[in-house]
Amino acid sequence: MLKLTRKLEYALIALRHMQTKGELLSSTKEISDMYTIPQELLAKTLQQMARLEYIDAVQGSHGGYRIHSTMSKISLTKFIEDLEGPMGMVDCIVASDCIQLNNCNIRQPINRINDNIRSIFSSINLSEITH
Amino acid sequence: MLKLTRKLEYALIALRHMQTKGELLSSTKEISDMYTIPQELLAKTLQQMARLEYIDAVQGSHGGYRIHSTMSKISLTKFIEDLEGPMGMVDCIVASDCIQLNNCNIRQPINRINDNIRSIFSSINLSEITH
DNA sequence: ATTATACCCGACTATATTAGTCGTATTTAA
DNA sequence: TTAAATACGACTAATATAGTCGGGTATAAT
Repeated sequence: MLKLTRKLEYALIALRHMQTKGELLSSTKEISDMYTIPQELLAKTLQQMARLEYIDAVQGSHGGYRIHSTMSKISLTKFIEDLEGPMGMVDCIVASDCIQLNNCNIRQPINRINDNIRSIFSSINLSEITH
Repeated sequence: MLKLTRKLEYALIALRHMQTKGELLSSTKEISDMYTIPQELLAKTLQQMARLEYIDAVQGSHGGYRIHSTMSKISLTKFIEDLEGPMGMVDCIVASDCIQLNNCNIRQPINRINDNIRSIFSSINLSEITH
């Protein structure tokens, strides 16, 4: 309940690490060794972030990743949904094929809470976490 | 990510249902039929809530459950943690045997967010959801 | 050219969590 | 005595998360 996935954790750790290094490149291995993260798993997440242009990839020997300049403007909501897909406290917010939509009695109140949370996450900037 | 478990959903639906019935008893079957919830699963959740004194149980034929008078004063945080155990955005908040506590670089910022969320959930009263 | 080190990508397996089921016992009104 | 209800623990099934593997491409250094 309310827990970040490992993937998001690893992504945040990596982003923060890269942030501190400015223009310098960081390799997957460097980060996975430093924070004891399974290398292949981190690799996939970094690749995904490169596709999303949160970070820039430099290929080849001596390659690696560095933070993309515009990354810091991104909200936590966008970050989470970019990496993990849509979030919502109940399925009907996301999928809407719930069998009891008709007589569901908690939809409205849950929606209100969900909006609250989203607005908090949206007001938090990724750079507040990665510095 | 950020999704209520079915158990919590069912619990909220049931609480709201009972709330509308005042002193009248509701049986597990009545609720599970009405909202298409697996009866045995709902039963376990209602039993748990009875142990927690969120609701009162009346045994025997014509028995059932009714909302306990003090229930509405409970915060959403307490409700969730009573039913599902401690919540925290990362394990180290809850368990603290993380192998990388030393050089973890996101602990502080995540903790801040976690506190934010908790304070929202704590400010929401269960009765706001169940009416 | 060849090698070493890096990113890239999809398919696969393992693990943990959540969801749901079953069997049996107890309580109580009719 | 029966029927309808709660009580409870053990079990299984389904899903989501975490992690692994095998192959590919790019590039700097030798």
